[in-house]
Parts: sequence; structure tokens; C-alpha cells
Amino acid sequence: MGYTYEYPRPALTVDCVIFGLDGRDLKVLLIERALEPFKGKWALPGGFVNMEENLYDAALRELEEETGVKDVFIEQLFTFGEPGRDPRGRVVSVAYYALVNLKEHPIQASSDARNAAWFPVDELPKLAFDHDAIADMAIKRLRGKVVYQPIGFELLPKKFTLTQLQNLYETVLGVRVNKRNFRTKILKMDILEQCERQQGVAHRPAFLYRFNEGKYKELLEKGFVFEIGGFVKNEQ
Amino acid sequence: MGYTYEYPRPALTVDCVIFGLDGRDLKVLLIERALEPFKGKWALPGGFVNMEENLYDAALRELEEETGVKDVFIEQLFTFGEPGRDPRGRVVSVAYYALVNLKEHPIQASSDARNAAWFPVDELPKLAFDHDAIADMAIKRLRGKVVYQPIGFELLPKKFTLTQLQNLYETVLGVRVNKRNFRTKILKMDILEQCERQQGVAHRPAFLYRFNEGKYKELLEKGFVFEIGGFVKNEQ
DNA sequence: ACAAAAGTGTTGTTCCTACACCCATGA
DNA sequence: TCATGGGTGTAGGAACAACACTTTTGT
Repeated sequence: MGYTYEYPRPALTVDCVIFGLDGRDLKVLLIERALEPFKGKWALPGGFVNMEENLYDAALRELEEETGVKDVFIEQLFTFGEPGRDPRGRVVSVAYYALVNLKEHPIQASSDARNAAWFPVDELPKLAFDHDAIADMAIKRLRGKVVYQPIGFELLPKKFTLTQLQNLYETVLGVRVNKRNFRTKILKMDILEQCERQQGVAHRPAFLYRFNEGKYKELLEKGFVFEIGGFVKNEQ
Repeated sequence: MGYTYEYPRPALTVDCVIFGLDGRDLKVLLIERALEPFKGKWALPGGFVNMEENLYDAALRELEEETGVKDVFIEQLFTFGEPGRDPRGRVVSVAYYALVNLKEHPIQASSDARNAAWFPVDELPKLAFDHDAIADMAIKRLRGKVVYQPIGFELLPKKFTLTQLQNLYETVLGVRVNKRNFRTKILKMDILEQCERQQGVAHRPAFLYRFNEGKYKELLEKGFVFEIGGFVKNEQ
């Protein structure tokens, strides 16, 4: 009974740092561990990789099993393999990060009755295993990547206003941006498609925009480089 | 005899894409496989991860065992885990890339008598396993990273001329750069330390420069962002 | 003197920053 | 009519792209 190999092998898991944008807060979804080790501690959702699935699929599967979230952007972050990172023995974990739109993907109470909650990125509790380091790297990666790849849109609804988009950058990067300059820059890129206006707001309704991925890829071919940020702190 | 686990586990390896700059060519070091599968085919150096070493150390160890190279810059690239990527069974590989200075780190004939050779990045032969995909991603990563992180220096001697540095960017990025503008930009960053002049060249000797890592980190604290490139093709 | 590469001056243009101002809607 | 956020004009300055030119070495 069991599986025998000539040489010892580490166990292989995937863990996922799930980012969501909630009003003006960037948040991470954590799960309360139901079992030892670290029972009762907050941790990243994750689990063991099956033998017949690839890593990407494993991350998506664990994400759905533990949070009900599916059809979201995920990307490999880093592989963590310090010998002592799991008290049960050698466990190597391939970490992913996910970007979800909180409005369109409400988190379900976990299917295995574990407790799940969103925490603002700068108020994370002490996490199980080395998940602090994983979350930390994910935040840095997101901050670094959001300025030169158009992945921020994944945190917003399909259609969004320019102010929402600006708030996204301000929140993720932790800076204030000048409205005039932000708009000029993002619109000049010509990767946003203008849609209808907002409705039912107590002020002048804003235009909604959609990220035009086709146009973006077309521009990429011609040597276009997406780049937003490098903004100066302005307006307090 | 052997190691038994309750659930099956993939084997875990590290593979390494080693870049070297040779005159005006960016090259990758490959090893000819001595054993099946893919016996006689070219492949990336790599091997199994030991149970008591972390992934970074495993990559460094394999690098030294197979090429004699040590004390070089390496960084995790990506983890490849498609179920069918190795005909012997499920093998997950954590890929690293390394930057070496060919002058200061000559490659030794491999300790296990395997054949090793440098190949220009755009003339790579068909590789074993999914190593084509790994090498491909490494090249893209290097091209992407070299413009916003000062890692290119790892490919040069400790002391280098500005022309060498410019050639590095031209080679890696595959563009031509205007000499005047390149110099103005890189010197204004204030991360290079001027040293003595070159000697014994049949023309006006150039100043040598050294990358000042301390200064760079100091500037980082103040919000400095390294960025070179975004150059226009110029001068043919 | 010449070849070869190092190194500098400068100009027109584009892009960035900061600030001020007007506009449309619901309450 | 007011509050609220949407949206635009523009001036001054910094950074960029392109080109031409001078300097210093070995042969």
C-alpha cells in the first residue's frame, strides 16, 4: 500500500494569493486552517498537486475548491522550497497569485466549512508556514507588474470609469495621481474602448470604458510598450 | 529499500539557462545528454533536488557539477510541471537562469565527461524535454528584465567601458542605440563609478566603470527607478 | 598622417507636471 | 441652487531623439 520510489521526493503543493479590490482597499483572501499544523491560523488557500494535472490547473482547482472562485486571472509567482518551511516534512510549493473583481466574484463560504475572510494587504495577520513571505512577494510582484502590464483591469468590472481605474493604481501603488495627467496618458495609449455612460449617480455620469485586449495585442506587435505610473505624489 | 508515501509524488528537478556574452553574441550553454531519454540531444544543465537543500542551492550545485561555473548570478525563472514533459514519468522542474561573464568564468569540460557548448540564442538546436520552452522563456525574461533592473552588469567584467555596456543592451535587446543618448542617460543615473582608463588599445583609451551597487540601493530607497531602453532603432 | 573609437555640444520635439477651470447630474 | 465628481485647456520645464563635431591613442 502506498507509492515507493528509489530516492526520496518532496511533496508538491500549490498556494494562491488572491487579490481583490474593495472600494479603496487592496485585499487578500485568507483561510483559517481547520487542521494541524497551524490549526486556527490564517493561511493562503492551497493544496496538493494531483499527478495528472499541470500546475496551473492545480492552482485553479484549489482556488475553486476553497473559495468558490473560478474563471479568474492567475499567474505563477514563485516556487518556495526551503527544507524547513513545513513541519510535516519537505514540501515544495508553487505559489500563484490571482486577481479577482470582488463585485463579479463574491467569495463563497468555503466548501469544506473553513472560515475565509478578506484582509487589507497592509493589515495581514501572522500567517501559517512561510505564507507571510509568499504574500509579501505577491504584493511586490503586483506592484511591479501593474505598471508595465495591463493586468490591473482584472481587478475591476468589465466596464469601468477612468476614476475607478485611477483609484486602482493609486491603491495598488500607494500614490496619489493627478487626474488630468492620468487620463491623458491612459487614453493616448488607445487600448480603452469607450462605452455608454454610467447611470443613476448623483453627479455628472462618467463614461464607462472597456479594456480592448485585441487592440492591445495588435499594438504590442508594433513595439508598443504599456507603461503607467512613475507618477509623482501630487494632491496631498 | 526505497521511500514510500501514501500519495504519489512527482520528482523534482532544477534546470538552468546559462547566459553568456561573447563579443557581440548572447549565448546559452547547453549539455549533450549522455543517457536516455534524449541521449545525444542537447539539453539544459540540471538535475534532481536533494532533500536537505533549498532550490536555489540545488540550482547552484547542478550548475557547478555540470559546468564548473560558480559564484554567479542566478534567479528563479519559472516552474514547469506539465504531466507529459518527461517520458520517465511526472517530473516537475524549477527553472533558473544564470548570467555569467565569459571572460572571468570559463566553462570547464563537464566533470561527468559530457559535452558542453555555447550556442547563440537565436541559433539554438532542438532541445530535449520541454527545454526549448524553458530557454525561450528565459530569453524573454532576460530581455524584459534587463531594461528595468541593473542585472546586465553580471554579463560584463567587473570593470567595463560604456561602449561595452551599450553593446550589451544592443545585443540583448536586438536594437541599435544612439551613443550620445545612451551615455547621457546611464551616467545621469549616477550608479556607475568611474575608474582608471583602458590600456593598450589602438585608439583613445576609454574610461572603465564599475557598477556601484551600494549607491544603487541607496537611490532605490529614495524612489529611484532604474530604466534603460525604450530606445529607438537608430544608426541602421 | 591616418584609422579607430572615445567623448561632447546642441537643437527641435515630445512628454510630463502642475494648476485652473468648466460641465452635468441628483438631491 | 448646491454638492459631487466628470472632464478639459494650457504653460513651463524636463527628457528624448537625432545629428555633427572634437579628442586621443597606436600604427
